Amino acid sequence: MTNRSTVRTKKAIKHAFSELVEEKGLDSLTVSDVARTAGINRGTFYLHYVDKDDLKNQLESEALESLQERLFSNENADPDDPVDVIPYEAILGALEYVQDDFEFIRAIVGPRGDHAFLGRFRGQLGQMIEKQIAKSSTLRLSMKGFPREYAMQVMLSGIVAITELWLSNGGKESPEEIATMIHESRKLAPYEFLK
Amino acid sequence: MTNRSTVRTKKAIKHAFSELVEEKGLDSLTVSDVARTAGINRGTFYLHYVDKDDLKNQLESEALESLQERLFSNENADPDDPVDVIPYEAILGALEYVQDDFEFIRAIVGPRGDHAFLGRFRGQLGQMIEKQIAKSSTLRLSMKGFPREYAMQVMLSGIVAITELWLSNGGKESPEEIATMIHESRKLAPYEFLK
DNA sequence: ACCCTTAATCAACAGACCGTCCATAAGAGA
DNA sequence: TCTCTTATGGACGGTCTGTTGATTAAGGGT
Repeated sequence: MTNRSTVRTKKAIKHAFSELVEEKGLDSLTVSDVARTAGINRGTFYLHYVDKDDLKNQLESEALESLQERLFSNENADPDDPVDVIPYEAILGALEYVQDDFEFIRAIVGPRGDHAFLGRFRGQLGQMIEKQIAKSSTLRLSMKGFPREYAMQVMLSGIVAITELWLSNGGKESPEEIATMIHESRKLAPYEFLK
Repeated sequence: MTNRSTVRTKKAIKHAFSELVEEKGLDSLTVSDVARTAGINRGTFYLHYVDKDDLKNQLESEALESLQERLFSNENADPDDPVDVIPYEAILGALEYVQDDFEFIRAIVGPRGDHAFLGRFRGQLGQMIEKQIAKSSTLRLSMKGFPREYAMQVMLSGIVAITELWLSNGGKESPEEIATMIHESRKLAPYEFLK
């Protein structure tokens, strides 16, 4: 239903949930807490969600779908340019969505949130990279003594680390600044940060 | 107490806890579960721990202390060699401890474990790197357009990513192999994994 | 082998939250 | 205005919690 009161109630639940994840952690919060904080009856919660886990899953799925959309919209990326394996356009789009849904995403990604969420996002990012590599006739994930799996994780981890820090710092920088940092970081070996 | 039965009971609790974290996740497991699985009376649990959170914290602290010890024992590292900012010796020592305490660490780091644990470990690793940089007269974390904070996180993330994957793959490789991979990864920019 | 300390067991307690139900009130839409 | 949907409020039995008190079992010291 896109009923007015339904929308209002669901928004209140999402807002309360985000607050509570930040405040007392996903583990500790209860359905009673959510209802109390959202200012709704506990029974009303159960009209919309099966339980706490269902709420978490629905909210996460919505966010991941939106992120997926943006990550995979990178039409004008050059298939054979290694730099475009992680298209600026796609990263920026995703970061802009993060900014729009900041309260929830910060909470769920944060230290008291759900570890699995970032794991699933990492998976999406990996798929995008795989897709870009597949599009190219010349590029592939080379080994350099690294099992393919490990190489991929190392590639992903830097991107996710930057995004996580951005979130925990409160999103001070603009999505453009972060996208640029991610872009630049791809060209630097860890030791090059030392001089 | 180092009483025989105390030691036996605590071991049973830790083992049961690790199993249950792996199986149903840290969120969902209860003290009743732990007691049942460990084959002890629920009351006995409360003779040793305040509650589930206390158990988690005690086990995590023990592990982090042991890791800290090994990370900070790197006497023969060259202060002015950038490569020794992350001394092979220290990394290997830490990985060997992980192998010893594998069941627990895999569970707590895993997708249904405690996100905060890795966060704290990341902090320790960061401190070690800061300490090594401080020892040197010539080295420092340079910017290259990166805020210091972001540079540090990118440095850390690759190391942690490799360790996480090692854990989730069941620790097939030896600590030496992983330590070598971490060592080598420091010299490669993400795009160099593509050819 | 003995006693005595310490740990583990068992049963019972009130309190919190759970998931469900039903009767009632409020409100949105035609 | 009338109707259909959503929200409310209260009550149910059930599970888990943290604590207590009485009892049994095991360990260590001499």
